[in-house]
Amino acid sequence: MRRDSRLSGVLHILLHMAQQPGPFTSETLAKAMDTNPVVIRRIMAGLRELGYVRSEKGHGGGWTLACDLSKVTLRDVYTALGSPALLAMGNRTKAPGCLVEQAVNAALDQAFGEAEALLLSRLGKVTLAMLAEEFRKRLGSRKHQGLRAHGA
Amino acid sequence: MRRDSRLSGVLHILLHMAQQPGPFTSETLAKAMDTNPVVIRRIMAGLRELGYVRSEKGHGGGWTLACDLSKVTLRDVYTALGSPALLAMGNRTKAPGCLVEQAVNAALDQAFGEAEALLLSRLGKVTLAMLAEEFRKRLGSRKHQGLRAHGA
DNA sequence: TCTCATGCAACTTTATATGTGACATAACTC
DNA sequence: GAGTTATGTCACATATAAAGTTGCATGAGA
Repeated sequence: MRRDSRLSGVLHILLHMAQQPGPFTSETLAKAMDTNPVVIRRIMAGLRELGYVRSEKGHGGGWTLACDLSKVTLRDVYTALGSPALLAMGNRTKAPGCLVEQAVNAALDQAFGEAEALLLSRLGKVTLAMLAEEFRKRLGSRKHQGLRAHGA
Repeated sequence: MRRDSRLSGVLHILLHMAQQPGPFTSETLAKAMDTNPVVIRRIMAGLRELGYVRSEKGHGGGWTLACDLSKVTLRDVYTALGSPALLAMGNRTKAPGCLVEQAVNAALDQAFGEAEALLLSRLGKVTLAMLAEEFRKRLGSRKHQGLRAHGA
């Protein structure tokens, strides 16, 4: 199954933005992510609606962080993306007349539900500020390199 | 994201097989699942390799249960399917040089890993026998109908 | 007015689960 | 042995969704 990497991608963007103030164009961000500017705009749209970022047109425009990083959790970001499916597996049918299928669905739903709940709970406990801090720690332990976040 | 329903499907098949002894042809099972015989053979192949079911060709052939239902867990069945991805989301890149990405991946992997572990653990605690029992309970509480598993 | 940037819609590409057809093989019946 | 019935398997078609791409409208600043 192909895996959705939008959450991973948007977090990457946000953390990069947290490293320096200025507005970032979609093209700049796209290059850092090795993707297309339109893809950036797409995954940022949800964040803008929830007020986590702002976007401005024209000269000197681009994307700007507009939230307190310590108040936004990974779960918030996930929600901003439209709460896409978390699990790669699901039931064959939703409301089957078949009793066997009902029994199977009930068992799977139980397990699936618990896993989803745990995942959301974990995502809800990690803030963007914590991720930024984690990044700085990693940066500190890399003596041999400058301030560039990218590259070997 | 399209959701993988093979686990749901194969469990459905196994429970149906548990209701009566005889060998079942792929075509019979396919009709109960509203799908194609080849699909049945495909998802049953892994189970056969692990010895959970047997298949025989020719007259009177078909699929037969070959395991103790109380000894096979949903996790075993999942493994027999080839352990497909559990989560719909994943990291953008595996071993990034970018430190930001590393920090993001570490945080997500932590949350994803815990959710996967919980899910596998839950699946490992449910046996096919438990599902069959659950089915019988549901059947019992449906006074108005005969022994047919399917239908309203 | 020109340039730069986002906003957005439509299309292409890609990956994967699923569905289908064709044919070889094996086992049973006659 | 011939015919029938089943699986085994390959190859290809279809459906869906993420991801990438193109084009153009819109708005902001120089």
